[in-house]
Amino acid sequence: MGDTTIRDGKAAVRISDVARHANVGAGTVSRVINGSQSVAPETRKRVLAAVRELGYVPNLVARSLAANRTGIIAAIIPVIGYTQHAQVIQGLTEVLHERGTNLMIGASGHSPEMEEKIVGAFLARRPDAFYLTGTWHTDVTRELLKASGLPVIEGSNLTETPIDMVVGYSNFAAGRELTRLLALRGHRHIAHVTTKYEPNDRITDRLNGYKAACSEFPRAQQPIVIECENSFEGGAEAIALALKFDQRIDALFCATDLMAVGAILECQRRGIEVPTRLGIAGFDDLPIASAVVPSLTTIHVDRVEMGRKIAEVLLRRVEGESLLSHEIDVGFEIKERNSTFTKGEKRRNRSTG
Amino acid sequence: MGDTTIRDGKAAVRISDVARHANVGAGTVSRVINGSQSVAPETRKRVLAAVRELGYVPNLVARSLAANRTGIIAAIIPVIGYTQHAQVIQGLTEVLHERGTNLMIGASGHSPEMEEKIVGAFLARRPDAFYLTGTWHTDVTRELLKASGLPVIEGSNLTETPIDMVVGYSNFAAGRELTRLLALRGHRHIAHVTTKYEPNDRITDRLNGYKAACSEFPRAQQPIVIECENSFEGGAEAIALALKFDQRIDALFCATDLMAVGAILECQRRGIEVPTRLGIAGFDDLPIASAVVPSLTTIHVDRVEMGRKIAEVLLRRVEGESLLSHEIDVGFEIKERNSTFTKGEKRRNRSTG
DNA sequence: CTGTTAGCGCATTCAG
DNA sequence: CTGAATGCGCTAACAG
Repeated sequence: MGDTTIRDGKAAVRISDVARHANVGAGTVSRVINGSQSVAPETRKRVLAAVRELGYVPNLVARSLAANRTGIIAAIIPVIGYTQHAQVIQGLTEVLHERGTNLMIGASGHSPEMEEKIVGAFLARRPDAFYLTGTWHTDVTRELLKASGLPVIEGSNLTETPIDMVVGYSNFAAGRELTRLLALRGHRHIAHVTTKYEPNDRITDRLNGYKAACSEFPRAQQPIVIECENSFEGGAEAIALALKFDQRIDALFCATDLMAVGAILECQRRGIEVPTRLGIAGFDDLPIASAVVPSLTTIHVDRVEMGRKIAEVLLRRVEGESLLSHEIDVGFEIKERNSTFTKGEKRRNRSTG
Repeated sequence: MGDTTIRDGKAAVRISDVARHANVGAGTVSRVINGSQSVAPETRKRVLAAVRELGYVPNLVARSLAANRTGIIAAIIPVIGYTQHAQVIQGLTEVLHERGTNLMIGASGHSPEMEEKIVGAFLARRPDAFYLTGTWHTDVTRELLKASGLPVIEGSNLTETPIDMVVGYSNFAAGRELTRLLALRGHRHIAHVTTKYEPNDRITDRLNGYKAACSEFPRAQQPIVIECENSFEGGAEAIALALKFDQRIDALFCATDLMAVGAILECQRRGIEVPTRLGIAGFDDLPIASAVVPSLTTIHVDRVEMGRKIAEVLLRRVEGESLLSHEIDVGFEIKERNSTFTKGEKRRNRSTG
């Protein structure tokens, strides 16, 4: 039989079936499917009817091959289970789906080498564009992507030297501003809690922002950097390390909300008053940040919106529009809440060790 | 020129280029690429060398069309930003990537109608298998999927009537067991906090499990059901509603950790002692569940592992293995922690009013 | 073991 | 405006 089969025996109706049924050529069917204008209203109606009657669904694999364009966008994030990155993907899918484009996703596990492998594997599937998290990639990754000529967006940070485009915000500026704010509100010995187990540009830039702020204080503070695991447990550990290191520390700026919330909860267990004895700030504005007691001062970025914007730009590029700018800064916002001294509040004498 | 182009001018090397370079036929190159055994070691070496020299990367779109198999698996979850579902996807991608298969993902936003649309769109891309969240789908979705003949796994719950297969655990049993445990430990007036804004089978089964347990108590308790938004804020609201409804309520079984943690934090704000005045239990075992003070009694399921298992089964089915069972129960585990009365603890008189 | 041939289902010429 | 022809890059079947 001439019947094509899907997998194991289900007959799939092809464009030629529709054409025969509507008494037109395959090309004509293709034209109405793809909304080409040059087709008589009468013919269009006949074709559409045939499509409906036969339940025709275009085979996008075949279309992809013929049109040299898949309608698939590839995205690589560190871990799918992390809220921040998942939110970007959520925004991406929302607009992609509206536009008939689909998303292929991979998780690099914070490893540039793994990312490189995934990029290679994805390229073989000929996506129309790429989204990568962050700005740190292997040379091979950069080469592969540049050679492909595809639109590429690196997200969640900014950089002077993007592969193609970058859409994000300055983690450096955010780290610096938040540190400045803590100082302005009266915190005097501010330590930074970072993580080395998931090395990436965002974390590093936040650290550098903190250091930059330290160096500009009237009586320049020596940066105090504590390294922990990026988790609630890590944040709890940071409390122990900080107090052991220097009793004068009166604020912790944690590079992630995960650690910051862990720190707040540890203070609760230990009976350490936040923010009076110890101020705590985070980064990401996870849902738990505003729910925890006391609520957490942190950096907010609308990541779903960022994902939507990334999709918009990527789609426009795929449509052939030339890029206007290599960088889109979506900005960040400091959410000043109760875990740090806030406006009008005075710094009380803390009880000495 | 005969050169094929990727997008805009980048020459892509094809299988025929490799064939010519290695002095063999295209078919032979295809055989070595796909690991067919019937090829002389010497020829294989020549082909591999040519592949390397030319930097050949197979075009998987073309392969998909010719082989009638894409190496793509489609997954649909309610919201990508929710940790529980994202974890399943994480497990899925991990094993898929090892096996050269990729993942296409969509978010239904808890809407069966949206899910139906996505299923339709995905089918046009000819994935080799489907993963769906939960067991509630529109009739059209079920029809489409059955007609496709593709392996389909519904996850995160169990059902008697799967489209094809189901891999998950019994939300009903988990809800019932947890309620039983609360009663066993001395909680007497247990209310259930559910959510109606994201109607789904998992939430409903948890509620039914709760009701089932209530009806078996010595002096059968009338179920008390509180409806809130599925969020930290919703959990906080549940506290207010519960206390207003009946002061005798001494335990809240929340259908999600999100609400349970929100409830615990609200108790902290109101100075309500947990678990002595009010026991609180959740469901999902989010990372925050073990970090919050007091730590949350909840239901744990290893979702990353579940995702891996789903991938394994799906791949095996795609390889042609026939399915042995329509159901895989991955089980659940009660994590009894400090937010409820625990073993050996006695119920104290609670302060009235 | 290996070269050749014939599609996979569609978009896109190119004539008419 | 429309039908027929051509090929996207690859796999699979079939001879050799």
